[in-house]
Amino acid sequence: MHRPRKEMIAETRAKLIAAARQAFGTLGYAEASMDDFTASAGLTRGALYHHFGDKKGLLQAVIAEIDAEMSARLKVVSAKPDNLWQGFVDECTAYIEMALEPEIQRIVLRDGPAVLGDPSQWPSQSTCIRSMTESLQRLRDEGTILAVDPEAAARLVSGASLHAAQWIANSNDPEATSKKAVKAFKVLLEGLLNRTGRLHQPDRPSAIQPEVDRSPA
Amino acid sequence: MHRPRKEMIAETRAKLIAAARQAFGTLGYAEASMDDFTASAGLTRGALYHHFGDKKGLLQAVIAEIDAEMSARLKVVSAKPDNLWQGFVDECTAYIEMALEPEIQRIVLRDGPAVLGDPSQWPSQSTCIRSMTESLQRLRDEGTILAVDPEAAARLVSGASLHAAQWIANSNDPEATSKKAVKAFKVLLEGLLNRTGRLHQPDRPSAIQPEVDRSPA
DNA sequence: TCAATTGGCATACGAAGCGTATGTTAATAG
DNA sequence: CTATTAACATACGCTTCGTATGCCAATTGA
Repeated sequence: MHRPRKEMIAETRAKLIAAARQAFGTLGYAEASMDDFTASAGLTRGALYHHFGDKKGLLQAVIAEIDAEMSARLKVVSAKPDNLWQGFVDECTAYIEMALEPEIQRIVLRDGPAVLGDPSQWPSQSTCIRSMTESLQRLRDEGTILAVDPEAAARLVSGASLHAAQWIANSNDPEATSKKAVKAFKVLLEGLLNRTGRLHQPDRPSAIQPEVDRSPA
Repeated sequence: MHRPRKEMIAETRAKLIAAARQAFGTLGYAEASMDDFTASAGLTRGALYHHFGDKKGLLQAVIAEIDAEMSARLKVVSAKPDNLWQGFVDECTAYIEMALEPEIQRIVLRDGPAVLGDPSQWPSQSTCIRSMTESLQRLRDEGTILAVDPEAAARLVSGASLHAAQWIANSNDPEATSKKAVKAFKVLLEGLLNRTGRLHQPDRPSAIQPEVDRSPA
């Protein structure tokens, strides 16, 4: 049999990624010693260099794994409501919530860009951006939002979400900060909405309307 | 006389910051060797550790300098038009343009957060955010925008700007990408506008209206 | 079944780079 | 005029990374 062989190899790969993910997520990329976390997986740097080339290669693998998980979660969330716009809003909210998780924040949002360069150039191509772009494309086809470039809007929205999340995460009062951020975020999102009257869509996206305070300061 | 003495010290500090700024901006923080760039300033690491404690301390000093420059530029831009809203839009545009500069992108936006943590916690407190927050505060007092938290909006907007800039900078066709990004950005910004009718402000912010395509896709 | 070879992984080695501890010199204070 | 402080340079050790090398198990082909 040649199965156990392949399985062992896959297992060491998985163990390395898991150990690195743990170390990167807690200590950060720069402070994580390859000797240390390979040892914690019962291996040495030899295995690491064999499978991933170098430290950056391992970081890529870790990020690819996390990115896939994030994308899967987003897809589930955005598909749940029957209303497309509501699905998009939920997707953004989920994105913010994910960006609040320390592991994602540190590995994907902080160390990743610093070590691997701009995320838009990554092989994983930030699958989340794609997911969001597709959602916006559908909303545009539907006539719910204005004629903006879906990818552009997706990038802007994700950028705003991301910063909101970092702001919240490092706030003294995350609860209060979160409230303020989400409210402002929804107001901003309304800028995308087509306000020329109801079009193709029988039920207009009213989901977020009640939450917005339309009275001036 | 004790003037030359103080001047010499200030000069070495300035030389170190300048050399580090050059090295960090081109090679990046991690790849910049302290031995190398201190030598390029005609000094050694001894001077560096004496004045800045460690490598991170020097990065802080460099970022503080750049941040001050950015803030000054933003203040000038936003104060130019008599229309507050137009001033704000110009400020955002200027922010994007600054974020396109490689030195700012690398030092302040990429390596800075990775090494020093979230910018909202920096001593310089991202002066740019403050500037933008103040602009939004005035717009809210004026009734031009909705009753959102100014700081929250400022952070969201700066986050979106920042990502737009990185997207543009790494694009194959920066010109085309920039057009798409700016258009989507202005649409998003409109979400902030108070659309309940004209209020305190006699001339409504019409500056960006003509640029928006209101027809659905 | 039995070489031969490949590939997974460990060990050993060399090269930087960082931080600290220790000078050395010049300026200020008393 | 001496003593002390402050601005730097020099020297050392420690950690870490990357590569080169070696070993052993597993697969392959006859």
